[in-house]
Amino acid sequence: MKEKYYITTPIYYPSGKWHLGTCYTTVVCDAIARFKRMCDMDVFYLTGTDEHGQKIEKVAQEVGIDTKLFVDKQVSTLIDLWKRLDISYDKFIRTTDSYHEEAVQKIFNKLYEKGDIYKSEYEGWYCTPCESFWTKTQLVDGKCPDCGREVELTKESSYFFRLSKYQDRLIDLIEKNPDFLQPKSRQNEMLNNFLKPGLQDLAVSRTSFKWGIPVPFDEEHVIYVWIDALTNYITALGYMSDDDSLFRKFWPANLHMMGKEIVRFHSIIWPAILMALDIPLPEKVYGHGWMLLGSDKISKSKGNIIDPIVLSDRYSVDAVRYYLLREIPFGSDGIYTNHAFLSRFNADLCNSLGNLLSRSCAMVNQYFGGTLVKGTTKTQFDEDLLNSVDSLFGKVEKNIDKLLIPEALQEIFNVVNRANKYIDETAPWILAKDVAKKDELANVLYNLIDTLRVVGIVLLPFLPQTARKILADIGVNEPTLFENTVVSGKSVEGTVIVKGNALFPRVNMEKELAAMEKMAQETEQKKVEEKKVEKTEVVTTEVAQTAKKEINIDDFDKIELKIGKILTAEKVEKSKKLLHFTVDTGDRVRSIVSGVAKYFTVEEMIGKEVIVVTNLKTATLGGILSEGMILFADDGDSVVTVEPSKTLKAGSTVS
RNA sequence: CGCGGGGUAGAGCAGUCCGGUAGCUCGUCGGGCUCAUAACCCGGAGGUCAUGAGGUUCAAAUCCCAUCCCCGCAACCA
Repeated sequence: MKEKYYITTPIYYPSGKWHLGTCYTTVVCDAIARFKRMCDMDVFYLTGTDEHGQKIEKVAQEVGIDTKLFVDKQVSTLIDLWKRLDISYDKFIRTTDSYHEEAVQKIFNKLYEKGDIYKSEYEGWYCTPCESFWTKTQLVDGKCPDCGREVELTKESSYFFRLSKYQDRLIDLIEKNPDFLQPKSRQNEMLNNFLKPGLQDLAVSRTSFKWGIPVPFDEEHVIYVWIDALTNYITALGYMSDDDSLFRKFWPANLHMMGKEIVRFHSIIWPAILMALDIPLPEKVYGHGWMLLGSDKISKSKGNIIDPIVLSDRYSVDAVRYYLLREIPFGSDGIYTNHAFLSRFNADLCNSLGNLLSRSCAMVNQYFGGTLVKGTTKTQFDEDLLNSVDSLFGKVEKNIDKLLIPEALQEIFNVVNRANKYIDETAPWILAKDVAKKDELANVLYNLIDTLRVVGIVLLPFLPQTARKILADIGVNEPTLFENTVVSGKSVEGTVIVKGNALFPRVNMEKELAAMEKMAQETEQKKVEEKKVEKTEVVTTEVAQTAKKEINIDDFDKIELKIGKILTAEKVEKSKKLLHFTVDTGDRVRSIVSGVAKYFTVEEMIGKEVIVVTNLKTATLGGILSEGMILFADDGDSVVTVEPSKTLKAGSTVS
């Protein structure tokens, strides 16, 4: 009986914005899943989408599309993306799938009957126009974060999950099973910030929106994300359905992989739900770092291409997979820059790997007419090379088990580099000049092809297309298992070796960087235009957020805008973002606090003329009274002041 | 004193737990080679291991103490 392996990504929220970060988790899981399959394990790899909730409902309404149609559309682009990236998931779950909805209702019932879910009141701030509840921390200056209007403290009836009941068991879990939550830094984070201070019961239903799974015995309520989304890991296996054979076979999960931002839900709420259901806990929850957008020295933060489709179109899917798998170290963040991407591409994929294949195949063709011959005359360098080939798989396997993905790839490339060195050591072109050395030459070339065979096979889980191309060129059938294939000496004499096209065509760094920057700018331009023109057609939640409701002239007339002259400016102590200004607005000198310390120095602000909202209700920021607001323009990358085109008297009106 | 992570060669990082010649990748410079995708191989230069003529020690990047700086999260972004 095969050993089972169940691995999951989180289910993604279909907001329509998929970029490198979204791909990272999925590609890593894919590599692991493929690897385990080739280790002869029975693998189940799950991914999917979390489609319910207010945000989706609202966006769909605004566009006037049926909510289900809206998510269908979003999901299909995601599935296309996974196809593009060669993601080999075994199942794609959608929380709108009927089997999931039914199972969630049963789970909710079970917890309710057990007494772990109870009805009570949920206190929050309610924004009537938006029909939304907000917690105190979500409020912006005590107002609705969406529309900025007043909110009122309201009680809403809600079902609660007894999270507090499981607090001690959760602390135990994390403290006594250091393997459960990885990397270790997350353990402290969870213990110190959430578990030790005490857990509160969790509101698991809402009445403020309808786009969700109804509470089975109370139609007013829909089940909130916690129980709806997290349970996908078991409902996907048929838990609580007529056929739960997969559940019995694969649960508990061996690995829940996710970004560090949602570790909290998976290491606290999810185990608590499982405890309440009396189901075994997953073996491991792993919160990986993020792929951050770095900044190339020259181009600042601009011009980095983060659209995986664009990158894979231009440089191949495996170039993208390789970068993702190679650049994010265990437990911390990786940085994406065009330069780093191209650097990896050229140095590793083109120069080391591609060129090794190219030169090896070329020599077999040149010296032996393209037929593999196994010589018997060994060289003094054989042993070292073959040792590195024979020990490769073990090293990679060890790293994969510890989730050290970049290190696993490093091991593979170490062998590639060793092989390149072997060519130099044995100098086949010299052997070729001496007829007496023909057998030794055959041996050298055999060892090279044999090394490429093992490298190709071990690369299959990581770079499937590349690995297949390598194997095809050297006439090897793609194996389904590692067993018996990842040791030296298994190449078959007489195999036809082809010298095919370059695996990865080397790029000119400077030209390519310039081209990428240009592409990025064009994409950016397009995005801006799309936002302007297609407000109704292509909708993402992002667009919905930036577009404000229409107002009439009277609304606008309520705002008093004046030209002000900045007299003094200083940083607000204890705050990173706040600057404190005194501004002459004609009528008087005002104290104004703005959150722009990141963008301006104190010196450059003094003496500037700016536009000020002078009839804004005063507020206290960073302990300082702010009597108005200075207008700034923001394009997402930079923030600038808005100034009159020529100097005016302070107090001049703006309308 | 909010929580956490970090400061090691031009860039990105390892080494720190368990003190003992400071290492890897990229870049750079020089050499070699010509099978190969101007690729490959070898070698050099480049580091007061944030600071403190701090403490412990025969010995500190590593352990202890103090300080400074950076980055996340939280709070505040009118």
